[in-house]
Amino acid sequence: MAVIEPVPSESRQAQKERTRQAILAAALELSQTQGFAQISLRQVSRHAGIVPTAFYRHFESMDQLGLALVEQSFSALRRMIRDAQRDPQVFDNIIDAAADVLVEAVKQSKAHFAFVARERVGGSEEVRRAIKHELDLFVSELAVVLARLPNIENWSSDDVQMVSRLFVRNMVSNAEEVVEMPDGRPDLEEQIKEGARRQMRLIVIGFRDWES
Amino acid sequence: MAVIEPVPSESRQAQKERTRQAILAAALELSQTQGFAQISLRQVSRHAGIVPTAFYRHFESMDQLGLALVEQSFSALRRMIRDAQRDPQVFDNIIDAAADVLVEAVKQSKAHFAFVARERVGGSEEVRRAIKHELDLFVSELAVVLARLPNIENWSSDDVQMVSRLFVRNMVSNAEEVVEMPDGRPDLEEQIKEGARRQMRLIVIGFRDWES
DNA sequence: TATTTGAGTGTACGCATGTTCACTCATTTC
DNA sequence: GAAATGAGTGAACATGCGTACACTCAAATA
Repeated sequence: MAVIEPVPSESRQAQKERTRQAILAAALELSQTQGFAQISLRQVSRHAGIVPTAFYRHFESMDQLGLALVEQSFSALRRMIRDAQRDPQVFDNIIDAAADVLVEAVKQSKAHFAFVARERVGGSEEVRRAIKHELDLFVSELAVVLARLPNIENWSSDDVQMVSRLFVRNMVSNAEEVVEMPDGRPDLEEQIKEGARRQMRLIVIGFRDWES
Repeated sequence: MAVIEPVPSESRQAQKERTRQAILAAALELSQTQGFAQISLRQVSRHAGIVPTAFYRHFESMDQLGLALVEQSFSALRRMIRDAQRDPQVFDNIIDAAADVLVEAVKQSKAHFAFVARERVGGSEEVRRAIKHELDLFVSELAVVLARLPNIENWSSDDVQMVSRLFVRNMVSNAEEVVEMPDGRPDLEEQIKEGARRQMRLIVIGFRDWES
């Protein structure tokens, strides 16, 4: 229950943004235990340290809050893929790099990934559609990155798109696993990473042999 | 809103079972639009044509109802795999057979698959655990079937288990797709089937090359 | 046939919810 | 410095919820 104390030196706009972030954080935290669809506007407000009516100054409804969380989550995902592209390791070993980046990113933004993994299938119609859209977008973005890689650069764009889809599907599955991972078991992390690596190798090998 | 009229000739036990099934059916139907976790005991009762307090004659709580639905769903899945084993086509072409069976089964018990797909990640702690357990069981059962197949019979049991896990993961993903499939688009069905086939081939080819 | 059983009823309760409205009072604008 | 703005307040409301309790009345049992 983070109460937002007014900081005198802060501008009105900045204060508003702080409250907005407090609401988003409260909703994200509460949705970890019960799922976003079953938490109430009043619960979120209470947790954010505001009165229910003040909620409306920031979001029209819980559904709008959900959409904002989707946006926030995917911007974290995009940051991850942008960072990964800078890493020179990517060029000679996409698979190991991807597994590392995935597990690291999920660990860092665990709550956001958990939110997406859950609401992707369990959320309201609107939130579900938004997540599907973002994931489709992400598949295309990843395909662009993959197409630039050696070994892959001469594949047909249809095949690259399909590999990308399989990679993302795999990412979602593995994110689910990391999210469900109990806290005191870092050994499982390596196991999941190894599993992710094997699966990606499977996809790449299978596709290469497909072509020939 | 199916009202259950008492049928004179029916035994008391049979009547009770009818009501129980009506409750299960009502919950299943309602959970399609909103997700099981966010429907209420009163909604289910209303839909089943009974008064809320009568609900307790059949289930202790909504959570118990959820577990009963999990059980019902997986018995449908088991029927599917049993039928598939009888089909002689399985021996010379597992992949095409599996794709056919999957799409057919999901279409037949669409509501049950949708329930499992959603509640697997979106449901209450208890329901989620039950589904995970059933899915793990199913992976082992499928592994037994796969191990008997030609080409596979000399693989290590670890590898068979892993292939089985990937097949089931794939099954869940494709079930999600069939479930989300709009009603008036039978062309998408063939597309999903073709995708499932390619993915399974990928897994098998990848694994075979892995071994050598 | 008389008694017991138990599936389904109807009322009543306390509680949490989403949304409304008139309000305060610090910050921004003029 | 006076007026306007708008983020946050607090009381009030109608509604739907889970559950308790005393009940009916046909089927099962004796």
